Amino acid sequence: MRVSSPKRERRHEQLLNAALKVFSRDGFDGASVADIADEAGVAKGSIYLYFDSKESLAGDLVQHVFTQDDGAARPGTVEKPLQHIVAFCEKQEERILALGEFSAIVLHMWGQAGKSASSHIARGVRQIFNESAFYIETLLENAQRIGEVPRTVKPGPTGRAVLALCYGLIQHRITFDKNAPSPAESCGDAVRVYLRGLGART
Amino acid sequence: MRVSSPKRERRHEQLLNAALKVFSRDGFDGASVADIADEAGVAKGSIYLYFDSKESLAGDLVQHVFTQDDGAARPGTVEKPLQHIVAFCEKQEERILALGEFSAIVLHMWGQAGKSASSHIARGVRQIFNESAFYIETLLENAQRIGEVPRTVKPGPTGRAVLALCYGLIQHRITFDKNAPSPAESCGDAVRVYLRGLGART
Amino acid sequence: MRVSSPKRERRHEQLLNAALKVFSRDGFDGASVADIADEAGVAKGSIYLYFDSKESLAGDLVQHVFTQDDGAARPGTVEKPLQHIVAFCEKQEERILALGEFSAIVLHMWGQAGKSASSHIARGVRQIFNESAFYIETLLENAQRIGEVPRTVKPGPTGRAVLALCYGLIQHRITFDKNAPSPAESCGDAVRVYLRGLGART
Amino acid sequence: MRVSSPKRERRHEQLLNAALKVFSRDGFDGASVADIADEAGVAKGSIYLYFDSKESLAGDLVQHVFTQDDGAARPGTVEKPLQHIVAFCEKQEERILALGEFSAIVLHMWGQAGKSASSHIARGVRQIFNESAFYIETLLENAQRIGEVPRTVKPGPTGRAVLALCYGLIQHRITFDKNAPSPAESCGDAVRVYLRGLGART
DNA sequence: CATGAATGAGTATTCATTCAT
DNA sequence: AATGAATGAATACTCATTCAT
Repeated sequence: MRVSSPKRERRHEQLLNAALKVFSRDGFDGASVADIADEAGVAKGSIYLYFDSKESLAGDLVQHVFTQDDGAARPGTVEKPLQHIVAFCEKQEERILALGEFSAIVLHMWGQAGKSASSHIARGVRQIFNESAFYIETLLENAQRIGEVPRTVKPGPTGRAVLALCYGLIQHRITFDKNAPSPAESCGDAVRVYLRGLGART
Repeated sequence: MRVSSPKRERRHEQLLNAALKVFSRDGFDGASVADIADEAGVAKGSIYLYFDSKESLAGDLVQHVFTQDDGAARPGTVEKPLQHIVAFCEKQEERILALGEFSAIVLHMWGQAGKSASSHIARGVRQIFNESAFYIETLLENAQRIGEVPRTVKPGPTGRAVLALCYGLIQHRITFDKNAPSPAESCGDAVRVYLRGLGART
Repeated sequence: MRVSSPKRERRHEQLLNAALKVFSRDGFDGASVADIADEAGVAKGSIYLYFDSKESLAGDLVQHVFTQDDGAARPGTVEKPLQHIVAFCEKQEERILALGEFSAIVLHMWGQAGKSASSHIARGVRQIFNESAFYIETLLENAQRIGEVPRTVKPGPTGRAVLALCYGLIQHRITFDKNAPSPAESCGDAVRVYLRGLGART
Repeated sequence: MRVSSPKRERRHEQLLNAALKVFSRDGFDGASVADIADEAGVAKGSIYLYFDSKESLAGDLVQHVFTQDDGAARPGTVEKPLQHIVAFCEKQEERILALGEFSAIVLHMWGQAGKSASSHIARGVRQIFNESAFYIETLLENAQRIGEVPRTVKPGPTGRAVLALCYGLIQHRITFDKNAPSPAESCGDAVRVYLRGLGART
């Protein structure tokens, strides 16, 4: 379970994709390891050549889903920071909704995060959240430096609030509104409104 | 399972409270019917005198958690509609967080809602959401009527966005921040900021 | 798993008997819980209404096999102590061989005792051994008191040696000689010879 | 799997030593082929280049453990036959206990012998036993010839009884008493006592 | 010879649900 | 109404063995 060859990498990804599909369909507890193996077209036992347990497979999957191509999502942070915040939120929304019928897994994993603080899944979700929050916080500080956001705004909590708002909307869209976004409910718009409400000049 | 006597009602509620405790602790799949029965101090089999299945028990629980005392949360809707929106969101936050260690169940059920659209739990969650969204929508229309909100705002989608924002923040607080609310992350404040961003006069 | 009714007792014993049969046939690791359930004519899950685990079932079985009717095996200890030692050993032999085709389990459990000192089985075997050894030790002390055994003999180690000799022979008979005992290889005779070798007047 | 080169022999022995270690630690069923391969520092699959199956590996191991250097243990059989019996038993004890922490495997295999009469392990154990028993039988006959043992003693059964006594004590020491031998419980002493009890002049 | 990825049968244990008492 | 013994389907994980490289 240590070394990684290209072949191994490919297999690993193949299994993650199968898991994404099955977890999305049935949820974490509803999905069986056998289902995932079937979906991937491998034998049950083979799953355990690549993951320690069902739980750690899900943990890896969280990382996989939230962070792939992540460089692209975090462009320069100095110029036009507010635009970057909006862009980042839109990117998150886009990425998760791009999972199509699999996006339900995001809800599910998010929900798992509150369940047992020590699970692989919870750890993955928290890490993602913290990294994202820190990114927005930094952008808000830059925005204050160039006068785009009032000094009274506290970057830390406000950054987290923006992220919470963003994920709240994504979740909403997944649950009720997957295919018919409305401007008010799209992440970018809502974040823009929120920032304007803070006194930002967008 | 039809007729309801006061005695029966009391038992029913007793079981729901036990379920609330156990589901919050262990999640829906992690909790066993036996655990709930133990918690309630009744025999396993007795659960089935009051509920058709574990799933329908959870469905009832959703209703129970989100709607109890709901009249109180929806005062007059005509005067000061924006204040009522903020108050409603604060009430939701307060109520869910008042569940204390049990608030995790909200996340959990919310996550379940996306799982299988036809489950009892999903139906319960959706119903709550729709009722709430409709309530805010109505308030926004009133606000437009008295000129507190610009005509360009679309009450339906905006109402849903406010609600999504609200639940996003609650979820955030449950997962990361249960005990140390910050103004920016409290529902009321965030909603106020959002409404201001819409051009509302609060 | 606490209370015990007569009905429960009967079931418990029924399951132990089935386990005795299956463990004897297939060994501890070779036997499956399903086999035991089949043998007993109950459902797999029912086993766990009476035992915590396969291991604890085996632990209970050891106690059951070695100690049933044990009062009968330990008559008065004061008069004719050497006769009682021989009788005790013969009783052990008889009891274990009476298991017939099931006696192999004795070997097996004995072997397990050395495996993991902390297992239920090991604990059971050790307890039996210690109780038996203490019983023989006491008899040897009595024998010394009335002059049937020289003072030079040390009751503790010698008692354990007698027991080891006894179990060695039983094991031998089970493995090689189940149906055709020869005087030299029967427990009683061998113990008598050994005691005579110690200088005892039998 | 037929031909044997020196290189092959070395590998074979290396694997047996690894198996000795692992079986002693975990028992036959508790040990996995992978563990043995790890211990030996080879790949799992390589085991099967030297043994047909896990079972046959264990069978070979029995032979290996009980018979190595066996010539040394069977010196002349004509003079002082009783001394040779005692010496043989002491040698067995010494050899098995010399396995140190691995001696548990002896118990284990012995127990396996009763499990399925046709297993490789059982065959190995039986063969060892029979050879040893025959050796002692021969010595007893010699002893009778020179008058050291009464004619009434039957060499066959008595030889087997001596061996059973011997193994019973070894087993006892492994299970309860590994480090603190007492004279009464050491093989040599016990056998001497037993022979004296038979009327032998030692 | 040597490897280690792949297999898939096998197993202990859990748990929602039923039903005789 | 209430019980809790009984059920049996479901499932995560293990491991001896094979075989392409």
